[in-house]
Amino acid sequence: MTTPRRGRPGYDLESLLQVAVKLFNERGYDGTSMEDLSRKLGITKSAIYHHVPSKEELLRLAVDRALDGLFEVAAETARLDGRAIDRLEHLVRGSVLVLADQLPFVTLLLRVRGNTKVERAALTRRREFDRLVTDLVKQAEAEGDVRPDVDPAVTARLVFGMVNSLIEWYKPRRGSAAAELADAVCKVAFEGLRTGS
Amino acid sequence: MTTPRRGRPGYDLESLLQVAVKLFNERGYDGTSMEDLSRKLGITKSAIYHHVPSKEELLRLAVDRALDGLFEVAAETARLDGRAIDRLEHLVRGSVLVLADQLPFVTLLLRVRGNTKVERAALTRRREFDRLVTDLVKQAEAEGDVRPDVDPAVTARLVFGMVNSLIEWYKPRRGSAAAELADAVCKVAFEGLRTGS
DNA sequence: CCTACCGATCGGTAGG
DNA sequence: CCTACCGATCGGTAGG
Repeated sequence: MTTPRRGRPGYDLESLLQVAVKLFNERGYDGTSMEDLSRKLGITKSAIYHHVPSKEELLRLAVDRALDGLFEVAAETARLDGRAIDRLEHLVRGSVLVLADQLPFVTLLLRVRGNTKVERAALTRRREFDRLVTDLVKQAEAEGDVRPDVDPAVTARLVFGMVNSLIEWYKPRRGSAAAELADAVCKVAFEGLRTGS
Repeated sequence: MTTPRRGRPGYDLESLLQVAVKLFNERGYDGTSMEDLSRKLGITKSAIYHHVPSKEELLRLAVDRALDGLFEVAAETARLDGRAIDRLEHLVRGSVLVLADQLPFVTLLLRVRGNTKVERAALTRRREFDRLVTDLVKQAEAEGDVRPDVDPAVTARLVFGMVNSLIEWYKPRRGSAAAELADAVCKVAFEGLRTGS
């Protein structure tokens, strides 16, 4: 159901963004020059500036897409009833699915350091997401479903540290259900790797 | 027990490396110019080249230090008797301690992407370490101590994903025993975050 | 009037 | 550890 586009054929912003983000992830954002990107695209550097006003705007578009996906899952989670531990599992599972679905964007997001305005804005939203997770863990602990011998903020960070580490090795492929990966993450995170514990 | 140094006072390689790695972590390796570093050090760019032949050599020294620490723990682990699950716990705990002790070096290591020879050599050693972990998980599963319903390679990656994620938020401070952090990681990784499971 | 793009070049800074 | 530089490349913009 893609609308046939008018005008000169070539890249639109979306297809350009895909290539850019892939390259940023391979060589690092700072390590990728607009010249590198133009070569990869097969167009001139100037042509890139027809689509975006700056290199940083490409970064902004990418990290915002990742964050929008994560916050959508968080909003979905907040609408659920029932015990906090179940909502937490829903959030973990949903985050894995977003990560798998938007892998290049999430990868770029998780490597942002905070040296520019765009990066700092992204980090602020990430912290907001972390707070939602921590609150959920706290609530689940108050309901007696989460181990009380580890600080809730630490627990939250450890679990999402595990989720986020997927970007280091997960390779999406046709037929590989991301849902299975989400299952594995939930098993290890919630029940631990040890048997009979 | 530091030997008083002779010669002109100023930076030696070690103190220069500390500053460089800190800056690399703040701004990214590619995002840090030797000019930036020289300003931070309060010496000229050329003066840096008195200590090291290249920017990349600074990277090499840093990542090698991190890797040496991790492999020392791995060697220690291999010398232990007993069940694989206990050796695995020793390896996880030891890795957290190395991470906490050599935080800036491990941080830099974990951000390496593989675009240069130095980076690829580091990634090769990291993969070697990953193999050791996976083998240990497989053995522990064969001994019936690790859940058999998740692929051992996945389990190994998830657990060390959790360990490695500590670089994103852990702040060493006087009196904060890293051993407590290692305990928390082992609890959540081995027993899960859920109570009574 | 639109979208997509080119060849050429700006002032400034990179690692060495 | 410094001064004085290099070849090359940086992110970004001009008119068409």
